[in-house]
Amino acid sequence: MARIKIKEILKGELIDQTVTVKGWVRTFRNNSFIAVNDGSCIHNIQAVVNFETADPETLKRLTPGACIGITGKLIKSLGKGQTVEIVVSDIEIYGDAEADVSKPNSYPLQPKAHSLEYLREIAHLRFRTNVFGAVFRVRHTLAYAVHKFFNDKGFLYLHTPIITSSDAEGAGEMFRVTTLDPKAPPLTENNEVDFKQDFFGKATNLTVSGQLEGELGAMAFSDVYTFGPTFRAENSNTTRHLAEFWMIEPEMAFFDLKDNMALAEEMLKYVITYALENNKDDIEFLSQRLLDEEKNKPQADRSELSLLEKLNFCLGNEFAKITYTEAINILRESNHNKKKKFQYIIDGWGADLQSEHERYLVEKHFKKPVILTDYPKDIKSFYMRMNEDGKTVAAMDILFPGIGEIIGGSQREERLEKLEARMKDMHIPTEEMSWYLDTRRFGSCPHAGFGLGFERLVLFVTGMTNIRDVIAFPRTPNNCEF
RNA sequence: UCCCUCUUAGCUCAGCUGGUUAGAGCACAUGACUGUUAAUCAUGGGGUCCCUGGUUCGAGUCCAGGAGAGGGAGCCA
Repeated sequence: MARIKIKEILKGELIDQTVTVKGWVRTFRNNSFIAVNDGSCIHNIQAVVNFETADPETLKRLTPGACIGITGKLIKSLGKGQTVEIVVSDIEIYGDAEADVSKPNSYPLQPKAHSLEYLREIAHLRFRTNVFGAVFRVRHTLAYAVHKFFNDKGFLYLHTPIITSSDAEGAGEMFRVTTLDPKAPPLTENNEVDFKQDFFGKATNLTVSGQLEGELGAMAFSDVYTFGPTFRAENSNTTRHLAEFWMIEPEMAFFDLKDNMALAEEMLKYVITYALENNKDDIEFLSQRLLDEEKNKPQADRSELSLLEKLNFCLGNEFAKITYTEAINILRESNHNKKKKFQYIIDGWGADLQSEHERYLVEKHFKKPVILTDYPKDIKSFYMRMNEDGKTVAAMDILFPGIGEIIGGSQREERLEKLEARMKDMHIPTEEMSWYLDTRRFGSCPHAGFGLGFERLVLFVTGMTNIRDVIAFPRTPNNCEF
């Protein structure tokens, strides 16, 4: 008999029919009620077995984590708590899971609450929990929605390289890619590692951004995006940084900064809406989980809005849009600053904003997502377009409550002389980047783009607080398990 | 990389100003019960108190160093 997924069965359309489900036991209660989950949705199906007639040896093996197949008639549930249930006529056990914790290799997930830190240590099994099941279904939906959004708008999905030889992107420390013998690498006359003898005949690294290649694509296809893994060898130990993360980077010809901002806002709202529509149960579960968690906190530390309210609020309001200069003025005039409550007091113009300032703007002042634009040129990258004032560049950062910077983008400098001058100022070798400068030499055009940290988006939509909990196998300094 | 906190049973934690036999809930095992909702009830087993060294008559508790984890900062997405 063909197996049917639990998500389908719970629709209740197959009532009075014989069905087969396959999945993993969550709990086995009262020697009668098996809760089975197959990952198709947050909910379990309840299968009722008659313990008086069933084989006692089989019943003993129905422990949490065991993989089973169940065949039986789907009926309206005789109990409360679920609409339908299966009256078991046959059980097949595909794989046992040792329940006795005194034995080695017993199943580490018990029918009880586990800490996220503990589950992180068994990341290979945490998908089998409600929380991570929900998180990764939402992650999947968001990824799909990103592709759908750009495809429907006529963007081309460009696969930018993972291994690159350019180390001038300036986005962060890079991971070296080499096949040279680490103990005895070939050396040059100057006693330096001779990368001419390396696999590619030159020094290579894992990409820190697909943006520069994305710009090449935009100069031919008009609208492109990349969505792939990105690597940063920064020694960052925070709840919002990974050494390996997934980034979405659209690049659009004939877009200025305003167009760029509008697209970013539209995309964020689109994918959040898509997740709310397609993963309603998962997000409701995650929302409830946060409420339960906050019950233990003092009133003052609880969030004003639930996760669902927060998402809907974000969808229902325009993002605040202000320039860096306006932000500095708001911060300088704030009571918070006057009472010297910031660790870094705002005084002059030109310094980068600290996390506490960004949080103040988003969480206290505007109480919604904020797009900050037109930063001082000295704190931003070489490729950002110089504004008329000669002091600021056409950059934009989108700041989200609880997350901070979720998107960084800009209108790019399309004028060859200005770009070369900037690169010279910032000591970026123009010879190596000649392929990039070719876009400005041959049919240059105004264009813009941005980078969205996918995991940060997943954090926001799931209400999780540690980025290690929204990627399957997190890579962080000193950690590359699984 | 810097600052702060934590590390006690399989898991989540309690353990006071150092005091002799280290506790609870859950999980697990056995039995009972049988329409449960992380079932319930009874009984039972289970500990290198992270590691190393020190102070002390005596250290889970105090001190030093180390390891691991968490939170915050910086770098950013």
